[in-house]
Order: sequence, then C-alpha cells, then structure tokens
Amino acid sequence: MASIKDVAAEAGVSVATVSRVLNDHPSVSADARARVLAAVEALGYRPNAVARSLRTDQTRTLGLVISDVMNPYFTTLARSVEEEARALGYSVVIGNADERPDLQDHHVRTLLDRRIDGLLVSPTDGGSPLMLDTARGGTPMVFVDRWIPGVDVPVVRADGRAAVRDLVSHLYGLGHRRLAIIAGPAATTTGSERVEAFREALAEYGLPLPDAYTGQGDFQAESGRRVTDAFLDLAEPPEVVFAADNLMALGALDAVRARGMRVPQDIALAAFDDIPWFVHTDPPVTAIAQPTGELGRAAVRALVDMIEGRPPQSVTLAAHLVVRRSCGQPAPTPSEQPPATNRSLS
Amino acid sequence: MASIKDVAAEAGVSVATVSRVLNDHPSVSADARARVLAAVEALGYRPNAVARSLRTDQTRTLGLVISDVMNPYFTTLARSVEEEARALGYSVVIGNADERPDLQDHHVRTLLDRRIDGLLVSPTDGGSPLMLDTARGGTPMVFVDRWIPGVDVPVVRADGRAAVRDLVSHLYGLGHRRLAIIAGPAATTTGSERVEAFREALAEYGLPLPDAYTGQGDFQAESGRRVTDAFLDLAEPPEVVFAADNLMALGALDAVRARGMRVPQDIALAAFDDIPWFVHTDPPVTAIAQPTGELGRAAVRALVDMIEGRPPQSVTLAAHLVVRRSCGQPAPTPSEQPPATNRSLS
DNA sequence: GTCAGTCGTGTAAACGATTCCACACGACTA
DNA sequence: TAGTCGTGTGGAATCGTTTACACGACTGAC
Repeated sequence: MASIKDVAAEAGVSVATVSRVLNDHPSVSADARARVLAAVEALGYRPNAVARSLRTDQTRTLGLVISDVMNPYFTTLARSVEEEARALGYSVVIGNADERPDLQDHHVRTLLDRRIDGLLVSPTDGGSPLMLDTARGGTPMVFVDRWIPGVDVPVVRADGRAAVRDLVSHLYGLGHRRLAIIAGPAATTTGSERVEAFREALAEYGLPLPDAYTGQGDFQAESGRRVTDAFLDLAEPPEVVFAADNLMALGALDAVRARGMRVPQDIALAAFDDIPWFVHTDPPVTAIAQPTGELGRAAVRALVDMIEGRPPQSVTLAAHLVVRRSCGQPAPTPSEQPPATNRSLS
Repeated sequence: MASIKDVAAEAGVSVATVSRVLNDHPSVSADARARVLAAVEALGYRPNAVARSLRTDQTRTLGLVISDVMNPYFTTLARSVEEEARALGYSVVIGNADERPDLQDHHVRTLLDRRIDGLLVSPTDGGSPLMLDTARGGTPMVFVDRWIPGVDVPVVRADGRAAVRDLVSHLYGLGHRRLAIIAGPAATTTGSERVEAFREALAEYGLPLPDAYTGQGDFQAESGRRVTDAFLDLAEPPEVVFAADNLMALGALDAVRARGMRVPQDIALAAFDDIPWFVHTDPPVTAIAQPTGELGRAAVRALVDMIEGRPPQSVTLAAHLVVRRSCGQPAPTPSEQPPATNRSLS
C-alpha cells in the first residue's frame, strides 16, 4: 500500500509538502498542490490513520459501550450515536457488554488501548475500579441512559418519573390494585430508579409494593420469564406486571403464554422502553417511550464538546407513556393507526 | 499516559527488554521480568495499540459492515461475530450501512484507512468500485449472508431454497393459490435469490408468480408497508404475502392493520428471517429461520484463516421453516410453548 | 542598494512501539 | 589458557505521519 513517501516521490516534492496538501495547510503553491493531488490519484493513496493517530495523538474515534446489542433500545441508541458522530467527523466503535461487568471492562480496556478520543458508556453495574479510574483519569467520558452516582461525568438520560406516574394512574383507573414490577439490576441506575419511581407513584394512590411483588431481573428476556413465573405461582398473584425493560416484557409474555393464560384478561402487562414490535404483539403492549434518538445525539454532542475543550452539558429528557391494550383498556384506535414502525420512536 | 520508556526507566532496563517482557519473548532473565512487571503495575502502564499497530502492521481488528443495525437479524449476526472474534483474539468494528451504498462505501473506506486486518461484508448492492477494488486488492475479505457474484471472495451464507419450498408446500396445503412476494433489492443476492427460490417452488405446484404479485422492497419496514398497500389495492389481491425479510414483514403487518383487516383471515403472511418477536406478534408469524449465530462464527473463522495465511472455507448452511399461525393453520401448540425467546434462534 | 518581511519548501525530530544486530559476560570445551 | 558458545541486554532503525525550524528567493519600503 502506497505511503506518503511514494506520493512525494511521484509528485517530485517532499513528504512535508504532501502532508500539507493533505491537511490543506495554506502555504502550498498551486502547482505543488496540483502535482500532489495527481500523484495521490495515480497511486490510489490513502493516508494511514494509524500513523496519523500516533503522531497527532487523536483517533477521531468515539467508543460506545452498551449493555446489550440484542435490545432494540440500545440498537436505536447506537444508530443515532453513529449518525451524530459521523456528522461531527468522528467514527464510533461499539462494545457490547451483554449486561456482563467483565465484558464491559474488557471493552473499556480495549477501547482505551486503542486510544479512542472519548467514551460513551451505559454502565451495566455500579462501576468497576477500571471504570472509576477512567472517569477520574481525564479520558473524556459521558454516561448515557444509565450512570454511576458519585462520579463526575456528564449524564445524558431520560427521566421516566412522570411517565411512570401516568402509567400507575392509567392502571389505577382500570381498576388494578395489585401491581408488581420486574426490576433491573439494583446496581444500575435505571434498575433502581424505575422501581423507586414505581413505588412512589403507587404510594400516591395508597398502594403498597410488597417484596413479593418486586422481582429481581437483569434486563434480559430469561429473567422476565423467571420472575413472571414466580409471580404467577403466588397465592395471590399480581393483576399487573410492569417490566423495567422491553426484553423482560418479552420474557413475561412468554411465561404467561406458557401457562395458557392471556394478556390482559388474566394478567396485565406494561413495559419500560417502547419499541416498534410492541405495536404488533398480542396484545399491543403499553409502554413508556424514551426519546432514544435524541438521547444518543445529545450524548455525542456532550462528548465531543468535552473532547474539543468546550464545557459539556448534562441532559435530561422526558419519557412518555404510550397506552395500548396490554393493560385492559381498548386501544384508542385513532392514535394507533399506522405509526411509522421503524423510526418513529427514535 | 505512561509509555514504554517510563516503564523502562522505572524498572532500570531498556525499552527493548520491556517490550520483550510484554510480548513474552523467552530470553529475559527472571529478575528483569519481575522488575518490569512491577514497574508496569506501579505505573498502570498499558501498551499503546496505535503505536504497536504501526510497527507490526496489524491491528488485530476485524471490520464488519452490515446492511442495517435496526434489523434483529444483523444484530444477532454482529453479536456472534464479535463473540467468535473475541475468542480468537480480535476485536470487531461495526459499520452500519443502513442499506445505503454510499454509507457502505464510507464505512469500508474508514475501516481500510484504519488498517483493519480483515473485512466482513454483507453488501447492500452489486458492488461499488471501491468494494471491487478492495476484494481484488488483497485485503482479507469474506462475504456473509449476502455476496457479490463474480468476485473471488469466500462466502458464508444460508441456503433458503429448501425452506422456501417447504413454505410453499405449507401454503398450498392450506389452500392458498394466489401468492405474492415482497422482494429485497435485486442488486443484493438475498434480494434476488429469495424471489427465484419462491418462483421455482411455485412452479412445482403449477402456480404462476405474476408481476403484479412481486413487489419491490428494500428490506426496510416502510417498503413492506408500501408494497402491501399496493397488493391490497389490486382488483384481485393475493391470499398470501411472503416478505423477504423480517422488517418488511413488520411493515406488511402495519399496512394490513391500518386497513382494519386481519392476518391470516383476510390475508396470510410469512417472512424470511425468524426473530424472537415473531412468537408474540398478532398472530405469531410463520418464518424461515437462518442459523444466524453459526453463520457469524463461520464467517469469522474463514476470515481469520485468511488473515493468518490458512486457506479459507466458503460455508453454506441450511435454513428451515418455522410454522406459526400467520398463514392460517392452527399452531401446533406443543412446539410453540416457551421457546427461549432471545437466544434460541441464533 | 540594503533590510525586513513573505512565501514556499525541505530537513529532521518526534510519536510509541518492535526487532535486528552487536556485545558483554560466564561457562564450557579443547 | 585460549577459543567457542549461549544468554541476556541495550542501541538504534523502523513503521507513516505531522510539524517546528531553517533556508532561499522574492517583494516592497526606506
């Protein structure tokens, strides 16, 4: 593969001049510029990004460590992150932690070794030593969706508090009184916050949230299945199950179906995180939708601000309730017609 | 950030010795090794992968260019690719082409500039000049899922021919005679092959595939919606719509629902690519399942073989039909109980 | 006609690693 | 005792860039 030296030789100039042309530095004669450009064309030369990064100490690359690629929420997030980064002249390297702290650390370490310019993380846990060191250690870093308390890093996230209150109000209005939740890992902020918001909202209606009605999940489908099974085995099962993410909702749906029971007749279901498929499940699932695309874009902007020496902004956006039929109410058909299935949620 | 020089100074040895310890080269005394390791520990030193890559001319990184991150099929593929690559000591950088040839080229170029060791591609089109040059130009490359005919690059893919025949047989058995297909872009192999297989299977049953019944989609939900709408507007609409991928099936579902019609009573639906959500849609969707995970793993193995100088193997695996209720038959309930929603399809 | 300032260019020093080569030092062997 | 060999080590070149610095040629002001 042709190097800058070959181009210099071909154009009859020094490598410095070639480099100047490539980075369009002003002081290059029109003649030299033309010759270099011709040589570049002739040789099909492309600058070696590795060498360039070594010299300039910047890679124009952002790392994004997400908790689970199989989760449509994170997939949407990744997509918007890449889009915004590309618009800003950066590329993105994604690491999938699969909700495993060890894998998360693996990716963070690999990305750091690669000398990425900045890191976007949606932590799977309360923060490994590596993560904490990285945050303190000067690497530009932004938390997105989930964050780690006590660490001085900008956070871009959605606040679901109001939407959860709306959900509880909706459920209460339908006559439900025994409400259960499938929580995410307590070590994640989204895991604990959603339970907290749910508990507070219930309290406003004078409803309790007994321990038996808070199942511990891990944001993956299997755990939703397991927890729902346990709920269904109770002497007095809940009337509603609220899954703290869409994958656990899917698991819950599995568990209910496996018993030959029906949603919402036998048990109601709601989920955090709306996704296109929820429109077409049986029944369509009532969910809390996050402005995922905007979250991703805002996170990239904050990170790039940090990298380029501008003060970064933490951002909190509102989530909102989307009512469908999984909690018992007939769908308000007009609003449910043909929502743009794919992109509309972002 | 500490460099190898700092470590050398701290340990009181030369950088050469540090490097030898790091790459566990045999000829280093136990004493020197211990001192270096201690210095590494003390300084929290991590080798700079950029510098290392420049010198060794390898990045231990694979590029994966997929057609659409929002498509669960590719998401599953990406996951298995990363897993296998990690097991083999490589990392993966994903580029999402969003079914756009220009974006695909953008990612290929970026990855090449980064000097990745090898490229895994699922091409969105018939091959841009860049793609063709890259393939011929000696960069280790493997096509996965889709490929470009006439290019001498190993291909790892699934053959859906038999499964499509099974599907048509299933549909014929249910009494359906007017079958339509939402095709993918003709420039992609999966786009044209699936139509071909469908047409051949129909021929075996003496059924035609009129032009009016072959709609042109682009593997995205919106096109499925549009094509289905057109089908439904025909004087004699088809009895079955077969979508060449899961996203277009989702769009088809949208279109049908928007008219207040029902699947399968008013029109039947089947899809290529099975995904966990199809179990829970209304109705559960009959689909052709690919061994996606195995595809990803085989592709990585082929690519790494190529990179490391071993002869790579093209691989073709079989897809199979999964019957659910969207074509009219009551589900064979036992097999449909609680299939592991998330991982089982890979 | 001299001097200061531009302008375009090239030389060479980095960046942080790996690795070839030479060499010092003991321990053998002859 | 002298020569040979093996072992561990360091010096220095190298990978492909960018960029500080120096330099020669020209311009315009005095």
